[in-house]
Amino acid sequence: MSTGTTKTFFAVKNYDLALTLNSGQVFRWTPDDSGGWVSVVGRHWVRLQAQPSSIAAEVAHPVRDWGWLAEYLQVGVDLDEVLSTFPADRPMRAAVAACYGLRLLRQDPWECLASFILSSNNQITRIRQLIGVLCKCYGEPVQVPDGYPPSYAFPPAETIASLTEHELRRCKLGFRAAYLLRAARAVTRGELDLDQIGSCSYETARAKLLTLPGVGPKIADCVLLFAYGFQSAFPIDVWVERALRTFYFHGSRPPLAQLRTFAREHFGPFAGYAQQYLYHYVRTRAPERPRAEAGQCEQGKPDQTVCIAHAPRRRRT
DNA sequence: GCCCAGGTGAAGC
DNA sequence: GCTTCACATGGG
Repeated sequence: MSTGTTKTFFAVKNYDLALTLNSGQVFRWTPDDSGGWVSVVGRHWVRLQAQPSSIAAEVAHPVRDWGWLAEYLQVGVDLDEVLSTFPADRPMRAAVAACYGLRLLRQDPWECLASFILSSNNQITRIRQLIGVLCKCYGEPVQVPDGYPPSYAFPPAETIASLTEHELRRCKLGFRAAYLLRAARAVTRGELDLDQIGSCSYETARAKLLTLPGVGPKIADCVLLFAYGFQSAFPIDVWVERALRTFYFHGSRPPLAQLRTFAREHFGPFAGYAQQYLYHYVRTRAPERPRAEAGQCEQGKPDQTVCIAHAPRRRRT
């Protein structure tokens, strides 16, 4: 079926679209050959393109109310206000300088939960692949403009819940297949109400997510941050753990509980945002970076450098 | 071939 | 409470 597009513009400043869509918080955006980004948001095929002071957005059908996309992109957030709450220590300043314009999106809870269940012990490239296969196999096709390949919505919990573990394993989900299936069934049966979680306190919401098999502290915090906007959620994955150890604990290995306490106290009301800056900074922008002294990140002293990205793993005994 | 990945749950201390 | 291990799979 041949179809054109409907277009709008969101006025933004300090919004680095490519950085945001590539920062490991979302897994379904792909660049097209004319400088844009294409994905499916909800049941909408969407193409975005960064402009000097706006984001151009196209969908494949007439749209009157663009609120859903403004909400997804969080175009109303004043980034400088967020950044002004970050601690002014050396690693955070470096992360902000390197990743300025990085934003947090507001994703659909089920898609976000399912995606991060699949992220467990997996690489971003593969997470993208798994989700792509899952959507192609079990997602509803959505309307796409001429010249673009077929696109699919993310399969709803009901659809996943109706499958077997064997079918999911055929999508190469591995051990995550059982987790995804049980999460989908819990949501479908109403054992976990994803809509209700948004109106809970952070602690209550987190506790509810943690009842799902395959959802631990890290994945719960990702969902709380990326889908519900709990700004104090601070997901600690291997990269963030490495960053915290190196920058704030002299390379020592404190227990995770201690890292969480430190993060909650150190990074302020937008700790989750700060986490995303640290994460993306250590993964992509800082093969070598200054070593920060815990609690004293004054400028002026010559730095030792330490390579986080290639830091040797602690030897097993 | 090897190490690793936006982890988690279970078992062992 | 903390540490170690298995879990599937393929990218680099």
